[in-house]
Amino acid sequence: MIENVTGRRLKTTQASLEILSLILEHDGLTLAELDSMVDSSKSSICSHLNTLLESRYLVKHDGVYHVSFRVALLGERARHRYPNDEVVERVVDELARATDQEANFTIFEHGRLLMCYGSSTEEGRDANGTRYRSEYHLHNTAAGKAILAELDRDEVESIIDYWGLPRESEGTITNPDQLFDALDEIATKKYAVVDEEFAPNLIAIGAPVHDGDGRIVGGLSVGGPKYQVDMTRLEREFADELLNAVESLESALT
Amino acid sequence: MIENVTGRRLKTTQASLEILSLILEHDGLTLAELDSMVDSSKSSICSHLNTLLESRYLVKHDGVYHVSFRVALLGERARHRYPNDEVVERVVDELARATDQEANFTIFEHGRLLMCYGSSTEEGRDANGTRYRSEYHLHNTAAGKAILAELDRDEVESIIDYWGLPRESEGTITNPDQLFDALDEIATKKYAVVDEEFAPNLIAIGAPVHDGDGRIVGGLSVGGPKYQVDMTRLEREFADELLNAVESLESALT
DNA sequence: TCAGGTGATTTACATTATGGCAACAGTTAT
DNA sequence: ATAACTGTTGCCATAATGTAAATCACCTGA
Repeated sequence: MIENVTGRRLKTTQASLEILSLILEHDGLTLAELDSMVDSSKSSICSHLNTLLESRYLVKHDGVYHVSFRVALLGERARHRYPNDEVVERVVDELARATDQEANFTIFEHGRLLMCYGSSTEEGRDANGTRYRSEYHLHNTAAGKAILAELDRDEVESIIDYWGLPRESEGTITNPDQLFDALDEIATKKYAVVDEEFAPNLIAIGAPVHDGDGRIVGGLSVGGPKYQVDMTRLEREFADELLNAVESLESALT
Repeated sequence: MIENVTGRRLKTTQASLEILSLILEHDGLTLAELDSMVDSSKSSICSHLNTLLESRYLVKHDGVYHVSFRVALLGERARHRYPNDEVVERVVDELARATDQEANFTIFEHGRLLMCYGSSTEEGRDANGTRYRSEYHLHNTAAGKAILAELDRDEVESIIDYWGLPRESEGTITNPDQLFDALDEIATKKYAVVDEEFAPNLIAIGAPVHDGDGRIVGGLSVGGPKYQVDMTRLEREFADELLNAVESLESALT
């Protein structure tokens, strides 16, 4: 769910992290570039850069600041806490094979889904070389809707408050009441479907994945272009495969 | 080399990052645990935690703070800047195969070597399940010494000042003068060897890897236990394999 | 069910640290 | 030499930290 932070927040840390993010997103920035992107003084930016350099989160080459390789290692380490192993890959790949469509497993965090492993994900780029999205909304993805249907209404509301219901495709549900109606219907099943709500021509079916304590860890989903698989087949044939895969995954998560 | 930061450093950011690191290293911490590890007030720690939560660097479950999966994704993204791809794996695996020993490629950063890819690295653990080290000193590793030999003397000195010359095995060079003598010898060759300087019974040969601009990116090394490969064979047979591998890698780094 | 812990956050306010601004020192390209 | 850009320094207004004490959220035994 959304972490409902009520206490004090530290602007210094926020500013440092924003600078770090900008450098990461732009694959390296100079002081001048940062100065034009960040609303704070040059000297202040320098202080942040000095701090991040000294902490080895950044590296500087020829006046350009880059995120360090050490950050990559820290991230790798952070990943150890999450289901990753061969299990996830095996289950997702098997689901993709069984349905002959793309499958993926996402982690549920802060009211969004973060891509953990996709059957065709290779170096985060698809066949066209465009970068895969790594963050998804819940309201317009199959696994996301299935997760929302399991949450308490106030939790859903806080997620809507935080992330909104942005339209990303023709069929995206952008109205809270409509969403709650949809969730009520889903609640009786163990899965949810999307019909061109995420991207045009794309349909998918998804379900939540729980850990040993029953907490929602993430979501598993599978789907493809409408000319390859229609809605009937999606629910008739894919639902079982999906739920089997969920079970395999959950039993592996102790 | 070491980033020689002279300007102002921000304690707020440093404190936030220290808390983040502690949580990462301990795989989750409570406020009480952090309070006992960090020299700052509980209320202040809360402010840091609030900030890191809101920035989605942390996640909280049942009073325990964990590093978020999003951090893992950020790290993955940071890694894209570095040679990773199949090229590194191919070259390292080929070097390991040709010598029948363990090979690895490390990134040179902030005066240390960070593990990028090792031929037998699997999930960061070795056969015994113990976690692999991901950071290495330069003075007691083969690739590290080869890199030091290419640097200017003042750069080497600043690295020694920063990291020292900690003894990690019987043969570790812990005296600066001895190290400089060793580096002078290495300078005439394109590689360096370690003889039980890193770990008992372990010998290895390593060399620097440069990018298209001639900057040192990291190091490639290969070696194994002394009962499998002696020093003579290391320099006679492995040196060529190593230098070939370095060349392959460098030509792939444009 | 209720009083009494226990630990997690938040508050209030004095003490320090940081942010913005502007001047200046160093480097590099023109 | 000039211009352009990077990074540092000094000075106040603003923000963060330390301390102690007040809330809050749970849990537990009577």
